[in-house]
Amino acid sequence: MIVHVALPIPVTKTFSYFSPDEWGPYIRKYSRVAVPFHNKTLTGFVAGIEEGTGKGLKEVAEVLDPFPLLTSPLEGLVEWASRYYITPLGIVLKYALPPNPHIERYLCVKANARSLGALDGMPLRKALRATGKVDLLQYLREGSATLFDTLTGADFLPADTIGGSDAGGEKALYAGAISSRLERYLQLISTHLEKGNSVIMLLPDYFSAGAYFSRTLSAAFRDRVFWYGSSIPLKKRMEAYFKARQGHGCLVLGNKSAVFLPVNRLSCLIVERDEEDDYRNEEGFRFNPPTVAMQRAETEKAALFIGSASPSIESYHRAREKRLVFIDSAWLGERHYDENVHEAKAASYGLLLDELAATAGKVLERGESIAVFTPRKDYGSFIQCAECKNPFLCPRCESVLSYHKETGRLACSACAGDFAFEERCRHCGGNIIRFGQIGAEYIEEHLKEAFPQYPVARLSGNAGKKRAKPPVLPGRQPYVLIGTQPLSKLYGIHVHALALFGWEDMRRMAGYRSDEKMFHALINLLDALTPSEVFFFMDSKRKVSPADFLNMETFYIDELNKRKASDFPPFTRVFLAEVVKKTKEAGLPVVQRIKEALAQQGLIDHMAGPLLKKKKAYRWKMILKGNDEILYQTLLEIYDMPGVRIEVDPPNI
DNA sequence: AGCACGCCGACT
DNA sequence: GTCGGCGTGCTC
Repeated sequence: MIVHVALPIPVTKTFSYFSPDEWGPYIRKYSRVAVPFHNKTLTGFVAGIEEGTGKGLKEVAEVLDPFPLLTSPLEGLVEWASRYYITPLGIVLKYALPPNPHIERYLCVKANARSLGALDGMPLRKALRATGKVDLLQYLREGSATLFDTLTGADFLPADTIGGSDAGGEKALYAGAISSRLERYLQLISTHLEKGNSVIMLLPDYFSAGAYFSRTLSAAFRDRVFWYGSSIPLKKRMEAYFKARQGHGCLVLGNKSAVFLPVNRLSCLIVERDEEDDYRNEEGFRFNPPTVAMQRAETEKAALFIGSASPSIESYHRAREKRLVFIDSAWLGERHYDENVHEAKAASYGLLLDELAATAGKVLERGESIAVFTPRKDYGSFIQCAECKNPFLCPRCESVLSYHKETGRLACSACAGDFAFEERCRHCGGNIIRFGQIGAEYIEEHLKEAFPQYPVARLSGNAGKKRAKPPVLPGRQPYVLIGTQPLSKLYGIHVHALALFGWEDMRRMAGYRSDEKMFHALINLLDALTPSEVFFFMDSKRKVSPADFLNMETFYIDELNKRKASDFPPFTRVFLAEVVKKTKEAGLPVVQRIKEALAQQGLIDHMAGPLLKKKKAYRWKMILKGNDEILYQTLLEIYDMPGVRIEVDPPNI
């Protein structure tokens, strides 16, 4: 027989192999098989079966699983994800299973028939060798032998016996403050666990908000709670895998791969802060876990509960379309705080910083603490020669460089370049250098100098490094806390005053979603830090009215109207096709081929984007919009072109 | 993704 | 004159 195998490589087509007929009964949809490829062996997944001798085809090296690992609702989810994210099925399937060190290593045989007594307790791999593959698989099929895992000791159930809960369930969106959110989660989780059903809860990270919820929920539900994700040791992860797969009445916490976890009697998915960008994978299979969770609730007929102080535009849109039940706590309107706006010209950020220091001084003298939010984490960016006004640009890619005081070096955020800093202008040789924009490091230094008698801490941004280490805060003494985005995840601390320094600058940083990002940053800060006073320090040229962001209802509706008018998500889908080639001559034909592929389907109007020259390579970016079948087919074609990458639902365009 | 084949710069 | 650099393309 011939099997078509989906391999975990970035190629959309499947590869065909010949398989001996005796393996026939064990080759089923999405069974894992080892196949020769190039000159090594890869693990792929059976995507199709066909009769025939397969002349000239290589042979399947091994069938790896006695029965397919994927539960049938997960099959549907994986197929959906592969299509939605224009990612080969093999890559998605590989991601959906626990990582390399193979599942079968943790499995042992349990003999149910007396004749098989010799196999009882034997590791699966050893038993396979002792009995021969075909015979052992046959025993497992007929039930005279079963498997159990060595980590929990529980029976390893075939995928088709891992059942749903039949709970059905409502899909709800809750816009509420952290304390009421937590209350709802506790309530919801206990109703599901009491019935012996299980819950998956997605949290935006592992170290910050994730740790907060993990602690709180573990206190309430004890050993029924566990984290599933790449940030824990492999053995613990495998233990969580088996517990979720074979157990019941458990709460699985995770932030990415947990949405693909097989969970026995799954009856509810909870998503905390669905708007967070840090849910996204940086490498490999790029997807948005909250989006997949919504789909999973659909395919598995489970309840869905999204909770956030400032839900994503997409979720709000779904609620308006009645695809989610909207539970509005009106929490923001009930909050009381005083607002204060300070402004100054951008050229004199120094003045603004002095005003910030004066404000902080007053707060501290009253014996109260202040948190300072700023969107930039570095010391100073947009470095400029004071004489010729030329900015310091990256020698590799011409992007704007920023300066890091701690290392004394220049960093390029666009290409991750790192260069020595010379106090001399490349253009005119001038040695008076000005920092045009101010980041968290700079503010920290300035406030430390201003307030030597008070503790000044900084919450480092987590770009690059995974861990944003929480600052050590004094108990009673007033303090200053400076931070970027992770500041909005510091639940459980309270500051009297919140200052936003250069918050309006986010508007220039995130393309069509910039207002949305400003909104989420502000609202989540108010939610986490519960300030009584809020101060805005803004550039007078770019200042915005905080009031536009402080009424949730009007913010969402205005934003949705804008998105609709300019044809952006959630009203259409956006894809970014990026062509990278060494030379212009190599790139242009590829760009042309994409254009032709689009034109053939009448899609030419969907693309835009000029050529972007880089020092090391030439790069073209095209934005494609649309929702239909034709676009999908064309995207698949584009995906397989060499040197082309497709980003799905790009967050920053 | 990896790996092999192919065309242009610094070396015993 | 080669060795080896990476850029391009293929893998059943």
